[in-house]
Order: sequence, then structure tokens, then C-alpha cells
Amino acid sequence: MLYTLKQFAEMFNATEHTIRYYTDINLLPCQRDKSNHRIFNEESVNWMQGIACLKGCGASIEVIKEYCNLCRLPESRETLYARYQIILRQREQAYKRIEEAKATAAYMDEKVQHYEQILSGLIPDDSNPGTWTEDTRPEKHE
Amino acid sequence: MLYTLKQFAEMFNATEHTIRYYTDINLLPCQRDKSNHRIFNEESVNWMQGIACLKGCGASIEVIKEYCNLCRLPESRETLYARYQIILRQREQAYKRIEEAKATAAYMDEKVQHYEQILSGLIPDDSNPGTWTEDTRPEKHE
DNA sequence: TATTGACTTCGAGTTACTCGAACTTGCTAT
DNA sequence: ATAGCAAGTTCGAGTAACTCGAAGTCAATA
Repeated sequence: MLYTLKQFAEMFNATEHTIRYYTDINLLPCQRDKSNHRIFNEESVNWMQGIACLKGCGASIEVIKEYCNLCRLPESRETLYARYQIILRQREQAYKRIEEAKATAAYMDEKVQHYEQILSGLIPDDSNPGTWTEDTRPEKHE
Repeated sequence: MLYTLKQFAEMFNATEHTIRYYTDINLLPCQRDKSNHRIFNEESVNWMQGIACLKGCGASIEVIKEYCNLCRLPESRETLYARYQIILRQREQAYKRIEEAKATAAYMDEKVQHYEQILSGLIPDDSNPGTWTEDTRPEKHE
């Protein structure tokens, strides 16, 4: 199964620009057809999944590249272990992200409740974190 | 309770540069002492909490600014409602983030398992998404 | 033959920091 | 008094990871 740039980008909810960028910096392997257009195969899909996931953990392009480079080195216990270490570290980041997102969502739930109470006229808007008093109110900007 | 730039930055695990940046673009209100140094109070803390949370939802500085501007407009049902809308939208993003992070973590768990199996010598490294075959292996790049 | 649509490269712009240089201030130690 | 130090200041340049747009190529269709 082969994919054009457009199809491939769509599969991953990415822009064609971004996919082009990834191929340009050699993150994502791709072949070219006779008119020099990028073509992607199942392998590209696998790769992109891995890249998207590392990205999802918050890994930088540099780190992802490092991982990719390790993958294309001749396989040995050392390179395998190095890859494993990166994956371990990034997994931790992923779990940290879940917790952060949960805390954020909880805070937002509170805010929503608060606004709903104010809007329904139940309480006045005085306890809202994020309201300035006169003397700390910054100047209008832009 | 008053805080120096350094203390304030520490409280939020941010760099002094970032806090300075936020005050410069008028996101975060701050007063100055007689030697022109920034000083932060409890109100700044509240504000920063709000900003950090919106950031945590993935909101752009522009959106956060918009929210801040609404907060400092004379209070009315409309501005209150507009604020509420922003909060609602961002809360959704926060929940989306939880789901994404969960999916990412699950994928990473699989990867970890996979690597542990390979490293313990149980299976060869052939089924790993993220491994190139000879002909799609990209050139070494920096 | 002309237009269409998807592609190409390349260079400039954007966001949200991030860093460093050069300078000022107030405090302590000699 | 003065020298040094840690903290602050402004300002301008640099960075990551895109993001956009211009100008051009190429194959298929009307």
C-alpha cells in the first residue's frame, strides 16, 4: 500500500508542510516516484506512528532523531539498550502528562462551576482567581 | 506576602526569563519596588495559577491574553459569558489531553514490554515498528 | 492547448520562549 | 570608603518546530 503526501498527512492529522519537514530533516524515510514526488509505504506509517508517539510524550525532535539514529545503527545489545532507555524515559513523561492533564482538567472543572454559579446569579464574582483589583490592573496592551 | 522575581519563578517552576516575558507582554501584573525590581503578591500568584492552567490546556498566549483582557474589562454579563466560553473550550482541550496522554502511555507500555522481551533474549527484533529495512533506511544525518 | 491539482524547493515569518551582554542596586566584608 | 557579590534591570539576538507563500514542475483531463 502506497500513499501520496496528501494522503499520508491526512492519516496523521498533520499538514503536508510538516510531513515534508520531517522527511527533509531525515526523521521520516520516504521514496520518490519518477516525477520526484514523495511516496510513503506501510513502513513510513509505522515510523510515523513511533514519531507521533514520542512527540506525544513531549520528546524533542532531537531526541526522536537520536532514537531513529539508534534504530538504523547495526543492531547490538548496546544500541538496543540505549533505545530502551529512551523509551523508558519517554514513557515516564507520558504518565506525567496524564497526571498534569488530570489536575488541569480538575481546575478547569472548578472554574466552569464557578462561572456557572455567577452566571446563574447565585454569587457575585469576587472569589475568582484571575481578577485584578484596581491597583494591580495592568495597562491595556495591544 | 510579597515575592521577588526569583522566588516567584521558583514557585511555578518557571525561569526568571519566562516570568519577565509574561510581565513584559502584560499577561502577569506586577508592581515594582523603589529600585525598579519586580515584586509579586498573592494576586500575582492567583493570576499565574490561571495562566499556568490555561497553558496546561494548550491555550496560546493570544488566547490567554484575550481571557485576561476580558477579566479587566468592566464586568458585565457579556464579558463574563465570553470568559466562561473560553474556559469551557479550554476544559475540553484538557480532557482531550488526558485521553491523548493515556493512549500515548499505553503505546509506550507496549514498546517497553517489547524491548524487555528482546533484551531478555526471548524474541528477535523483527516486529518492531520503527525499524527500517535496508532499502528505506535514510542517510545518516548529523 | 489550457487549465487544474498535486506536487517540488527555498526562503522568510511566527510563537513562545531562551540566552547573553552590559549595566544598576543594595548589602556585606575588609 | 571600597570592593565584591548576588540579585535585579533592559534590550537585542537566537532557537525549536513548525507555518506560510512564492515560483516553478508535471501529468491528466476538458
